[in-house]
Amino acid sequence: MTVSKTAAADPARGARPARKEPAETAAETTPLQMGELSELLGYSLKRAQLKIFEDFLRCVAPLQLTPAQFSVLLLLDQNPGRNQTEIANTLGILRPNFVAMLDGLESRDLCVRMRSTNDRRSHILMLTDKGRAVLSRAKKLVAAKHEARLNELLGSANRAALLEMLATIAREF
Amino acid sequence: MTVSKTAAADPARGARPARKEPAETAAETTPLQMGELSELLGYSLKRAQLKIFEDFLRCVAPLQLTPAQFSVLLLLDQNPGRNQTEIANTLGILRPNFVAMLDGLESRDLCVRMRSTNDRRSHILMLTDKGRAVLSRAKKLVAAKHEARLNELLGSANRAALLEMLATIAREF
DNA sequence: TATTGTTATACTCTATAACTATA
DNA sequence: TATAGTTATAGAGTATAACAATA
Repeated sequence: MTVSKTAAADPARGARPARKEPAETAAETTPLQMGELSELLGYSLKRAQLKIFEDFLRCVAPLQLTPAQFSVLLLLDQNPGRNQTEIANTLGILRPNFVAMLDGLESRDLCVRMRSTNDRRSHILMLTDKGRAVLSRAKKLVAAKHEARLNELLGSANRAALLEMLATIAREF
Repeated sequence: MTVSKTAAADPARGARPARKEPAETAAETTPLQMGELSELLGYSLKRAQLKIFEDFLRCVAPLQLTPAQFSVLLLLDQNPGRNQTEIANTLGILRPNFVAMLDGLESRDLCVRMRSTNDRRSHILMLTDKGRAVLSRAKKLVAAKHEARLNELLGSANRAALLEMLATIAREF
């Protein structure tokens, strides 16, 4: 278990006198044993999530969208005419925290709040034309760069299996 | 796609006059369409991660350990004699942020910092007897409650496959 | 009285610069 | 000069209470 790329297994060793990579200038330490951490699902889950979000941000950087913002645009596109509470609840965002988020999107002209005529307390949310255009471009970037890279790493079938298991945990755990 | 438990498909409908669950007192709204959000791995990954961490906290609540604290104790147990920088780097914790975390563990007498005799700048970290005892109890709780519940939901083989894919992403993505 | 959007606020995480003591 | 631990600080993300407008 815990396969380990030990220093001794590195073929580049001994060829050059002092390899000096930026991260190992002085220490030359043996890598730590992950031990039972390797078996803890939550640990790998968290580390994987950070990697995925980092890559998402890189891939969609030209459009300046965070994963959370992208999820809001996607949801607004699929569910026109819903109010803030409905959108926020669906995404697991608390209503107070959704206000600043919407302010950001609205100030960039990606969506608009409109007072509902039925219930004047509610703000109906809609994508603007620009919002739809940005979303469309974002989807293409995500598919072509982000998800494609995942498929490359895991294979299409494994990626689908992974998604299904994660959705199951998110839904039923 | 996007299977949908629509209101019309709910067999409980029409039987009782006004079902009034706490979450749907007034709205009686159709559930939103998740749409392409269901296909976005990062989204399910994040939601799953939150669920897993919540459950971890519940399961190990008697010992008052967060996932991050548990990971530190595990790593200290497997790697005695390492310093703060080494432990923090391995866990992806920034050194400045690791200080307060260690303060917490040390004030609870779960680990100790000792000045290294070789390099008096370094703090060697070690579990205390109490730290080992708490870690041992925590491992039992995690195995018996947390991981067991995951196995129940996914099945042992699927759980292993999930772990491997997440580790792959964490390592190589 | 209850709900929607909002403000204020607080607490946790995370990230960076800079200090000190050692090397 | 560089490194280990530390401090200070700032920014996200998340959580709760309470208010005004409306129902």
